[in-house]
Amino acid sequence: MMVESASETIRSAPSGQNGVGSLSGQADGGSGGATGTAAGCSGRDVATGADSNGEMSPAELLHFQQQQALQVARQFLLQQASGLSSPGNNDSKQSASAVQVPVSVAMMSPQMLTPQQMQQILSPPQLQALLQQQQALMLQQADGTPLCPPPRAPHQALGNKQLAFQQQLLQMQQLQQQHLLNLQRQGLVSLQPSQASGPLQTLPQAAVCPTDLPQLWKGEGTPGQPAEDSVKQEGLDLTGTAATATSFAAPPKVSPPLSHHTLPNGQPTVLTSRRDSSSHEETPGSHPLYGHGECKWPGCETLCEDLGQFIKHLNTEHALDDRSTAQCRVQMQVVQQLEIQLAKESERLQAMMAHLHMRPSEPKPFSQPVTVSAADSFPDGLVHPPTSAAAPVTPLRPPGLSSASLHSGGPARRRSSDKFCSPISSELAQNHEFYKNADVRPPFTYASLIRQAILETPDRQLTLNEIYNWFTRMFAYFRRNTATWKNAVRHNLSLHKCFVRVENVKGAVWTVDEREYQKRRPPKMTGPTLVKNMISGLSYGALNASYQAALAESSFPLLNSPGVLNPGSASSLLPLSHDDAGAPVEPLPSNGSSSPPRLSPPQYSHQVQVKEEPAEAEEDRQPAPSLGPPNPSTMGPPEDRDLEEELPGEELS
DNA sequence: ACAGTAGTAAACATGC
DNA sequence: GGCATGTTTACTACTG
Repeated sequence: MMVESASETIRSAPSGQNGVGSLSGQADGGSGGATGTAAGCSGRDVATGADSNGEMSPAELLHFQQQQALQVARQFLLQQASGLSSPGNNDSKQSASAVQVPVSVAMMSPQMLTPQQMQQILSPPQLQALLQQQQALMLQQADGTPLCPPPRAPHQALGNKQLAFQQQLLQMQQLQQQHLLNLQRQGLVSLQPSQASGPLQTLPQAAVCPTDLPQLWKGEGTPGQPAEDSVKQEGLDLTGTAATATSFAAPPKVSPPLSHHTLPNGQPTVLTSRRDSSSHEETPGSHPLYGHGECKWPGCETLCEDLGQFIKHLNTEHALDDRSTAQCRVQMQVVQQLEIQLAKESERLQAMMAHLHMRPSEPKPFSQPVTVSAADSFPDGLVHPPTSAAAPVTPLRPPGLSSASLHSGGPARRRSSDKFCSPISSELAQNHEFYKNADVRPPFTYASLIRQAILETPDRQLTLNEIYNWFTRMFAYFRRNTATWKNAVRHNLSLHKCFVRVENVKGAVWTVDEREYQKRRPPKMTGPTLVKNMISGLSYGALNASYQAALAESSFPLLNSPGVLNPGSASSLLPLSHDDAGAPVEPLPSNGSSSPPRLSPPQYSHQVQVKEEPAEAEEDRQPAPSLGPPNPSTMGPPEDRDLEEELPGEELS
């Protein structure tokens, strides 16, 4: 996964041109991550491969799995003991991460769990889950192995740092995803299955594929399987463990799922505001451990027609017995371990950022939602909802910043992830400070950036020079290599029909033809694909924030929020949003006529004349401002401009 | 393999 | 002539 990402990075290394070119090339870490998803998921086949052997009886199969899992566990522990955990990490600087594995081992062994005990206590799937996690940690660590440096000598050192930094972030991401998943499974985070399974499974997973975990537990179901006596040896001090393991998430509320399954709605209120309010419609008829008609107890997935049946099932199959408590304990250990790991990684990341001069000292450099800075850059002064609502778990990373965008070099083309990720406006709003100060290339296309720049102005028009200034003002990255990106800006302005040059009194200004801009978006991406891409494009930070917000808002506001459909509400929420980063977000099933008549903000702004191609303007740029003061009512059919943009009137008073 | 999109570089034109 | 601004072409890379 990470390795793939790295190779991707290397592969796409610059063909190089003048110093500038040196920056291009290390791009698209995001896509690499996506690639890694599949690879990451494939791991489970190792243990479940026996399933394919149809000649086994269930009993044999179970036994086989058990043996296999145990074997793997032993092997793994041996590896741990022999320091095999960091084969490629002779480097001393890896010591930090080398520590991690033992720590993770603590989850099993130091907690007095010998392999034998593990086997006794845990069902094979549980073992596998643990192993999987261990392997994930190992992989993460392995990912930290030095990668081939970027080919460019001048940036070599920095490139390495950036790579490492990116990896660090990805690690965090993975950890958090695992953590979230575990919490979810534990009932701490009571996501609706539809929300959890859908989006999560498409997340770029490096080490552990979340959707695999349930499957790992699955099959274990066999409630009749006796809990081993050894469990008792553990003392099963659930309360004690719970206190530590769940310290991060509303400890008192964890207990219901752990001890009392009888609560029809023992739903923890852990994850804050937006989620609770909107996504959790699982009113009376829901249970954290019940979803999609099946029991969500780890490894169970017994089908239950209704909640009543589920409760019954819960009480019978998952009563407070040794086995259940052991499972809980394991789960808690997993969570605890992840928390420890997360803390360490956070610390390390902070140190790295400090080293890279990314405003490390500030406690929450990038996580500040839409605050002052956002107001600066977004004259609309509106809150950009999705990502700002929830505080990210980790404050260290720009919430909406994908791994790809963390390359301080590399083409801005973020392609899929760019396009389906958070809207440029919201991401910009959220990460304004980050981009402003960190020499990180914004993960947006030039076109989307230019558009953003233009749309941010009250007049919806900018001179070329003003566009330049916006770039430099908003992005530290664009304070260098000016020749290159300015050329690119000019190139884009000329190239894209969506940018209309307008002769102003003072000279030429550029405006955005929103219609054209929307037009150029490929119409293909719809439905699940879009969702998938959007999700996969989300960094964890974005996920974390957007996840709690966007997801909680019943999946994707982009897709189903009436606010988007309704320009009024949309305007209040998504001032410039959905422009997406560069494009094809066709957030709505653009049925064309669904959207109310909209003005085309950019065009009517002023009594200016379009100098060029009058004939074509009639056709393509129908609302072109060229002919006198544009009349909003004559702007022609709204067509597919169903997205974003506040009501023009709001800004053009 | 292909088409579409995007980034980069560069040549060239125009106006100040 | 130098510079800023635009336009256009060519090439490369990435993605679906």
